[in-house]
Amino acid sequence: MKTGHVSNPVVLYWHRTDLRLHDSPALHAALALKPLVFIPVWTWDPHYVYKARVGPNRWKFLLECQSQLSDAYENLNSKQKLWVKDTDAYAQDRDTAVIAMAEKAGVQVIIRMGRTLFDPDELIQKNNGKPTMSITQVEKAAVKINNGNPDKPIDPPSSIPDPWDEERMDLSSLEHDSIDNQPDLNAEHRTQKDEQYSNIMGPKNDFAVPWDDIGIDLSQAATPHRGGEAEALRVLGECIKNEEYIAQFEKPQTSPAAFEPQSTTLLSPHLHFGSLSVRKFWWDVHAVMENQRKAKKPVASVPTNLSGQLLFRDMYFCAQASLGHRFARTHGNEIVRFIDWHLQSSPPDKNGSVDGSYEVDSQEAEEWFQRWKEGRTGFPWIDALMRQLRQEGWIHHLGRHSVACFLTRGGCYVSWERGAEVFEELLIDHETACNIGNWQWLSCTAFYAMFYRCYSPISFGKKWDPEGNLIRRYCPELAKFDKKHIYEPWKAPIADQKKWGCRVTGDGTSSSRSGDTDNTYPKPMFNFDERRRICLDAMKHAFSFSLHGDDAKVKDGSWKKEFRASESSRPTKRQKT
DNA sequence: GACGCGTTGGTCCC
DNA sequence: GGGACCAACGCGTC
Repeated sequence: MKTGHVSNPVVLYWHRTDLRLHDSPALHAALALKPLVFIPVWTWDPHYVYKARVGPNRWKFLLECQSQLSDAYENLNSKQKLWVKDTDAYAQDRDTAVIAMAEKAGVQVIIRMGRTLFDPDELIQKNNGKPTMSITQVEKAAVKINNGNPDKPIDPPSSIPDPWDEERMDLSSLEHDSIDNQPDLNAEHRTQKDEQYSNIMGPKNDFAVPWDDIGIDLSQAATPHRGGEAEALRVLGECIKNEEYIAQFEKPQTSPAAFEPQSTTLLSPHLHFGSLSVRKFWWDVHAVMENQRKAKKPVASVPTNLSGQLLFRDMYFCAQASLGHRFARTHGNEIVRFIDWHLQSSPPDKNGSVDGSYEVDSQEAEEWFQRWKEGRTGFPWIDALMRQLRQEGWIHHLGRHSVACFLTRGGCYVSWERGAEVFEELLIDHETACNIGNWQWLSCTAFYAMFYRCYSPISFGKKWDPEGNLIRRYCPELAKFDKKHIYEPWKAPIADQKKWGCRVTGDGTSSSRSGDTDNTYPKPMFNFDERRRICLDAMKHAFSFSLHGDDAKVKDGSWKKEFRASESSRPTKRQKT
């Protein structure tokens, strides 16, 4: 197409982490340039397109648009480009490449940060160039930025020019070819289903959200959670109305077993997809806390309160921004403690690339991992949570703690890297920084070290849900078990198992059932008390080496010899039960 | 170097 | 339901 008559076209590259009209610094800056042509382009990432196609109904705002960037610069003749900054490791690579491409084409790149409370790179700088490893460090660094206050959210624009508005633009004089000509940025991804963004879809819907191509049929949705800016603002508004809930919110006091309604705000997916601004969330909460404080009512403090939860998110983003790709793996990662987990990721090759494979050093651990992943460990609390995760894409934070501890240091002794991969695929609120960071936390490889605090798959659930309602919901085969046996169904007498219509047998695979009509629930895959002792002992042993992911002994594999030599000399605590 | 504390443990006992 | 104890890491502060 030719753009000879267009004096100031602006291309706004808008990706999934900034998909809102309110508090969108990049959109705001784009409009301030007063473009004659305003071209929002949904960028796409193979990573997220992959997620969109494999999950149990992915989130509404997974957008895909083919943006052939170098061609676009040449053809659109744009001299100004806006970019929404993203510090995820793969996004750092992408942004570096795109910015270089733009500069080569003589295009001015304007970058705005909109994803976190504070710019992760600025947090690193204020934290003496280091990744933030504790909430105290985040708070101190934030005070140096703006006395601890993030930027105020920006109001949504009152109007947005239509992209390629033919009437307003008089495109007849533009002598442009049809926008369908090459490079066609959106050809395969056009639909009119998204009403929320109808004002920026363009008169011919050339810039619409590509629902059909994403492969999402909302009528078939397994998850009860819904996306979109309107929904995000509605939910936030509802939460904010309950001032006591907001002001007294303490994460450790919210139940991981609650569903319909859940005990937390459910706003995390909106933060991930950019349909809610984290700064609006923070300032709205802040206002409520101030009100309550003035009214002399109790107000929870950082880090357990809501603001604290958002600060943890910034902590992980900062740590990730600092380490790049190293953050998400053990090898070469200086912040993670090295532990001799089963099923560790294969080390990078000579070029530093990883192929995503892992070493199956133990068939037993591999089977435990598969059973955990599929929700058939034989521990109903764990299985209910894993099935809720698979069906709905969301579980409560403490539920995540429970299943993560069970897979790693408190049960299977499987590498946190395996668990993080499963969460990445299944969570609708997955953010690499938070997911990886929390797995490191729970497995006691970074951020946290008190490995002797171990979650029991029986006691912890019982504390929150003595009736076992979460289990009855997500493991319906156990629905008729009495509360005495619901967390340990294998202890129920056979007569009762028959009476309650479910036998505890096999490993949860269909082949393990004796007949098609049998209703069964698997036997526990190991003795938990025994495994807890073995894991605790192994953690103590691993900690005694003080190895980290970037240690030479980790790189060359010589840790194995040392661990084994020391292993043979230490007393075993294995105990028969 | 000592000491207290750390977003969210479990168990036992009162 | 509340407190002591379990077994005991790393960080921040004094």
